Amino acid sequence: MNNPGFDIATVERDTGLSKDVLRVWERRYGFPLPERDAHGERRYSADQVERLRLIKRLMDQGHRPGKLVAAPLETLTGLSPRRPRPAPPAGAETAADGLDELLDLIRRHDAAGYARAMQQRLARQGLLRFVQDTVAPLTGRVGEEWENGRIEVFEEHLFTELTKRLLRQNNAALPAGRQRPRVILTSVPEEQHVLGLLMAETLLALEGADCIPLGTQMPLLEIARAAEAHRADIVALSFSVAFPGRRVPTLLQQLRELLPPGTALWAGGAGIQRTSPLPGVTLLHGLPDALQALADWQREHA
Amino acid sequence: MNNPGFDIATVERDTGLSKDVLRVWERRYGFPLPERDAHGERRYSADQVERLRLIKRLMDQGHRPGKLVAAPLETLTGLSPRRPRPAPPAGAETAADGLDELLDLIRRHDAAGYARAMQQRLARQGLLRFVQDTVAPLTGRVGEEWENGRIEVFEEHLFTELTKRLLRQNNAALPAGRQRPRVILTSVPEEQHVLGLLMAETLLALEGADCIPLGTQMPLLEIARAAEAHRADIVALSFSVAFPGRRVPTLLQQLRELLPPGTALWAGGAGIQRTSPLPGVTLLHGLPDALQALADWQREHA
DNA sequence: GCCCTGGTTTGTCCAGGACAAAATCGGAGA
DNA sequence: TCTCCGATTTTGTCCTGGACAAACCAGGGC
Repeated sequence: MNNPGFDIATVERDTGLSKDVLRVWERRYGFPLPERDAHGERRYSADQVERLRLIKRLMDQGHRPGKLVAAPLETLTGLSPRRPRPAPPAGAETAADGLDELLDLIRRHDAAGYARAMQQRLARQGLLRFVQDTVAPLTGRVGEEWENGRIEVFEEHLFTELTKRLLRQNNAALPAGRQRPRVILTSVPEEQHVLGLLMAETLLALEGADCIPLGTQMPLLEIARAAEAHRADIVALSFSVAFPGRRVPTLLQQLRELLPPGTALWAGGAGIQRTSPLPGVTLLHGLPDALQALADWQREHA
Repeated sequence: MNNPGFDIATVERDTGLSKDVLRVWERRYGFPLPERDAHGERRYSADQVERLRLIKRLMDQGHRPGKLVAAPLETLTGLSPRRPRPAPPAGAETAADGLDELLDLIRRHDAAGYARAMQQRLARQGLLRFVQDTVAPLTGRVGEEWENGRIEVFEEHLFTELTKRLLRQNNAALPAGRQRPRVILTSVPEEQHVLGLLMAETLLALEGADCIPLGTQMPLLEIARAAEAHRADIVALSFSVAFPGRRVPTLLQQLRELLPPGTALWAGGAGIQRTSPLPGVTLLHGLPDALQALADWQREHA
C-alpha cells in the first residue's frame, strides 16, 4: 500500500505540536527529520510520531524541549515529573480509599465493572461527596498516571466517557428551573475538557443554582451573546491542567470586557493555579471555593 | 483597555479558518485587511471576525470564497444555500410532527422546557423510534437552521449538550456486558461531533451489541491500540456533515491498515455521503444501514 | 536567604513562492 | 438539448528562512 508515512497535518493533530513547531524543531535540533515525498513534502514515520508524543507528554510535565529532543538515548522513558503535582489537601487520605481499585478496572478495560463500582460509590457517598471525594481525586489520579505513561490514551478516553455519562445522568435528574443564580457553564475554544465543568455543575445545581451547560469550546463572542440572551448572573469557565497557562489572563480580560458589567465571571480548574488575581474575575481554586463563591453570591443577592 | 483587536491565533480558533488561509486571502482578495500592532502583527477587529464567520458559514453551504470575500455589499446576508440539503427520506413527514415546537423551545432558550418535551417524546415513542424519528431529524433541522443563520451558535451548543445528556443517560441504563459483537465507537482527531456516535450507540446497544464508547478525537494509532486491547469486532467511526470530505478516504485507508484484519471498520454520518466504496470498509448511509450491518454481522458469526 | 539583571531558549508570527486537488468552464459529440 | 471530457481557474496547504517577544534560567548583589 502507499503508506510512506504521515503528513504534517496529521502529525499536528495526533501529537498536538503545531506545524510551526515541527518545522522549527527540525531546523534547530535536527529532529524529527522526516522523509520527503515526490513533492518535497514531509512524511513522518510512525516511530517519529511515537517519539514526538512521548516528548510532548514530558513537556507537559515541565521538561524543556531542547534537552528532550536532543537527547538521543532512550533516557526519556525513565524521566520523572519535574513539576510534581501539588500534594492532595489534608483529610483526603481516607477519601482516597478504593481509588486504586477503580484505576485497576480502567486499566483492565472493564467498562461494565467500572460503571458498577462507580454507581456503588455514588449510592454510598451521596452525590455531593461522590463528586468531591471520588470523581475529583480520581480525575487527578488518572491525569497523573497518564503523565507517567502508566495509562494509555484510549484508557483515559474510556474513563472520561464513562464518568461524563455518570455525571450527566445525575445532573439531568436534578431539579432545573427558575432558581438563582443563573449560571452559564462553558469553556474557551482551546479547552475541550469537560469533566471539571460537569463536577462544578453538579455542586452548583445541588445548592440551588440554575445551570445552563453550553458544553466546551465556545468562542468568546458567543459566550457574551449567550450571557445576554440567558440574562445570566454568572459565567463560569473551566481550564484544565493541560491548558497553556500564559493565555489565561488575556482570555479572561477579553471576555470580561465583552460581558455585561452585572454578570460575574468565574474561572476554575487546575489550569488557573498559576494565574494571579484579575479585576472583575473570581478565581476558584478547587470545588470548595466554588461552593463558597455561590454562597457569597446568594447572601449578597438575598 | 488595551483591546486593539484579536490576534491571528484567536481568529483561527473562533472562525475555523487557518492562519494560512487568513493570510492568503489578505494577499489575494484584500480581505480581511487587519491593522498591525507595534510588532507588525495582525490585529483583527470584531467586525472583521464577524464577517469572516458569516463567510465561513456560507462556504460550508457550498459558496466559493472568491465571490464572497470580494463581494463588498451585504448581499451576503441574503444568500441561500447552493447545495440544498438532501430531501428527507419518504415516510419521514409524519414523524417530523412537533419538530418545529422543539426548535422553538431551543430558540427561546428554554432548557427546562426542551428537556421536558424530549422526555415526553421518548416516553411516547420508545427509545428506538425516538432516536430515529426525533433525535436524528431534529439534529438535521438544527444544522439547517444554523446554516441559514436562524439559530445562534450558543443555542446550537445548548441543544447539543442537552441532547447528549439525554442519550447518554439512556445508553448508561442499557444492559452492557459480554454480548456480541463488541463495537468501539469513536471519531478521528478532526471530528468532534459526538451526537451521531451516541445515536449509533443507542441503536446498536438495543440490538445486543457491546458498545465501548471512547468519545471523539482519537488519534488513529490509539484507535488501533484500543481495538487490540479490547479485542473489538468492529470499529465504528462517525463523520459529521462539517467534516472535510476529501480527507475521509485517506483516513479510512490509513486506519484500515493499522487495524487487525479481523476487525471490521464501519464509517457513518453525513460526512461520508460523497465517499465512494473502499475495500475493507463498510459505509453506513444512515441509521437503518447501521442496524442492517449489525444484523448481517450477527448472522455471519452466529 | 531573596530580588534584580542579562543571556538563552522557545513558540509564534511574517513574507512570498509553489503546487496539486477541486471546481468550473467550454466545446465536441450523441 | 444534453452529456461527457479536457483545459483552465480557483483555492487550500505546504515550503523556506528570517525575526522577535515572552518565558525561563543563572548568577551577582543586597
